[in-house]
Amino acid sequence: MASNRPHAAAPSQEVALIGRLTQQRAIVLEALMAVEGFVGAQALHNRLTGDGTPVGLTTVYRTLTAFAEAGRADIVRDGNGERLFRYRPGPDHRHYLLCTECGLSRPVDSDPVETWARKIARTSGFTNVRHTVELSGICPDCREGTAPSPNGGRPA
Amino acid sequence: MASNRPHAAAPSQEVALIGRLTQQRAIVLEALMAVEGFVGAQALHNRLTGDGTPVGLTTVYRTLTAFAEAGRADIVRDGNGERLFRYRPGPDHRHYLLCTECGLSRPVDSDPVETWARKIARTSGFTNVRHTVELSGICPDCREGTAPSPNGGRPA
DNA sequence: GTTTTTGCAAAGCTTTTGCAATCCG
DNA sequence: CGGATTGCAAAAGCTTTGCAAAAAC
Repeated sequence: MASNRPHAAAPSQEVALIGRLTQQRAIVLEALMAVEGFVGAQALHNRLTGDGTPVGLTTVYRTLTAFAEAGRADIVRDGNGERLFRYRPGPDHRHYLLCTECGLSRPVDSDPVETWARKIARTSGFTNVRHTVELSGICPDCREGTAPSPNGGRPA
Repeated sequence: MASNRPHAAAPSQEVALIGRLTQQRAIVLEALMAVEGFVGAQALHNRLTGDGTPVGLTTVYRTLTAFAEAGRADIVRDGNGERLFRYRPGPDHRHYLLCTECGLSRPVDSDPVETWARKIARTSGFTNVRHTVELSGICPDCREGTAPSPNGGRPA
């Protein structure tokens, strides 16, 4: 539904950022870029295996971690302790509103948070201040028909 | 060093919220309340064992989870996939600035974020919108003498 | 006395590491 | 060629579950 982004051409340059240009890394990064929003390493691995381009799970983990460390991907933790990765197009980052039912993610305007975080960083005396902001909820689609309430209906 | 809060009296009422009033649950909740900020289940278990009030790790997990489900505790994930729990005194919550070196946590003014999150919740079409905001950095103490830069010195 | 709760041991999960074979440059 | 990279298998870490003994009501 919401994931028909024309995935960019083979990201050779991006791959080069983390070491040698290998087929596997290109595959992993391409798959990452093709996904809108966040994906788990295992989900990505499954997708690749299904696509007929099997890449070792270890390699997927290593590649994604390397990209994150190179500043080309963001990481969040989902509710089960799984790490989700998202390709980061530019130097600045966005924040997303994640649907806890279907995993749909939608970017939100996060300027106020950025400003707030910068102010905290300035006035706190702390250095290297980083922030993680995660919004989650149930998207309109899931609310209506698709999923009754696998959550148990707990209020906020 | 920074955790000398006069821990509240035995929280019988709170315990009752999640089932039978048992010694172990009282111990766990009391320990949770005595901590300022977030604690991991294992850390709490260690502390209790050291205090001479050994409680099974399983029980700590179950009790904390139950409290969280009863809405009396908040949960965040730290960078290693560990779940950290914090007793929630009231219906509203605070956000903290965590030192990545020593674990010190300091509450920060989070009104702007709350306002922002509420606005997103209103305008997004999502329901049950929750937010997680985590600020981390290196506190002044750690910056000066204790730890040179175990982080590797990566900028924000 | 009955039902919940406890706690040990074992399993479950995601993620990381060791190491020989392989591929890139 | 030489060194980085791959991938399988095994390990690591945190959390959950099964089940008999113990405690609460």
